[in-house]
Amino acid sequence: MSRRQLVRPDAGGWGLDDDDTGCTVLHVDMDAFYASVELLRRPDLAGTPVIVGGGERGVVLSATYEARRYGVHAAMPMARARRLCPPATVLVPHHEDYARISAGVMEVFRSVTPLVEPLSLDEAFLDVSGAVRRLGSPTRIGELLRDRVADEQGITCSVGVASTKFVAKLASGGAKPDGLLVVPHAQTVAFLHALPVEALWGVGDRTAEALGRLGLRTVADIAHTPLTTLVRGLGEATGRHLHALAWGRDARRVLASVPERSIGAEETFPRDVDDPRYVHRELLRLAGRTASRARAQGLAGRTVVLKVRFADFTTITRSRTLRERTDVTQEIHATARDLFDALALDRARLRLVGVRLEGLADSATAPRQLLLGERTHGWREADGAVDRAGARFGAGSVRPATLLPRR
DNA sequence: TCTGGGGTCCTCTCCCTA
DNA sequence: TCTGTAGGGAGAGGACCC
Repeated sequence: MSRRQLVRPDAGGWGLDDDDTGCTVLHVDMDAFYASVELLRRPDLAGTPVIVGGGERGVVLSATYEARRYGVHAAMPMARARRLCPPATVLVPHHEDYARISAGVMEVFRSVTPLVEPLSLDEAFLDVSGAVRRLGSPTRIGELLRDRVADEQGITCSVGVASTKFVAKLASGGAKPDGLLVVPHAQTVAFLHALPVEALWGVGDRTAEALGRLGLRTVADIAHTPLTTLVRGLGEATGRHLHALAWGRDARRVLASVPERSIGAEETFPRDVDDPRYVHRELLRLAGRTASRARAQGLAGRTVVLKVRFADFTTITRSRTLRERTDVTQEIHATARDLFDALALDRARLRLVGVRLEGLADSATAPRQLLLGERTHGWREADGAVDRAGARFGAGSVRPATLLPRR
């Protein structure tokens, strides 16, 4: 596979030959991950515009760089993407492939250092301080990773090398596609101050707007604004957070395991619906997905959150905290259904419903008290049987009768 | 232009309790 | 018993990220 030769001469002069002493945090990001994986199935499309996404109301999941030249980007509505890039081949996503390739990539990372913190399927932070003596400088390790990912998984990635997570992430973005960028520790502040405020982690449209109202356009502007002004304009947490980042201060360490805080499932209907019976069935399906994922991870949650999005895109949530944690489909469904019924919607047109489980803890240690008269063999055992059948015959092989297709 | 799905974190408000 | 207050938990919504 032919690969680009590293680094970015246009990124301000930092690159492979710079001093990477103390730059032991790597951020590795796959290039156009979903699209690249699809090209493994369809090598005939290499070098052409490809958009991965689908559904009548879907958005772009990923696009090749050839499609991006037309202005297509992730999260863009599919209808708009097709208009912008008529020659693009549109492919439906294959999530099981992405999970498989991602697992392979993470294995490569873990063969270099145990300190791997995945952020999603296609990116991770690595702390390579313990591997330097064995494998060479952080930059050399970054190159080694890029070579191995390309050789073993057939896709390219970009690597940022820096002294903090935040700067490493910015660096990998600057190295894209298929490159590596080092930001030497001594150059961190100069690197940051040249960037627009949107580059900071946590600055989206709204925050950028608020910063604009304060007359702040660059990271340097934020750095030189009194902390009290930022806190007044943006709130305590955001103000302090942005001020610290603007000076390159980011004390977060790379953590090999970050506990999950919530698990959920949501679905946009192909068309808006107003039939409560249909919504109840959908809630059962979503509760089942949520509960089975919680059980698969050995987790149970105490708070059930219902999410409802109306046809005009306004979104509300309602939640209830239970007396005990649960991972039982029927309990989650009953709670979500109660919350939905309590809204007393008079056939309002709905676009989406979702179910989420929060307040997660290890289900093995979560206290569970049998209620008076409760059967010892009930829904929990039924869920266990469904999980076993799913593991043997495939997910969804056993499901509630109400979810069977209607004739 | 017409907006997915899975998450995390922050802020504000309300209520309960000490 | 009433009032003021402070703190914590829960609930709701919003912004943001990939």
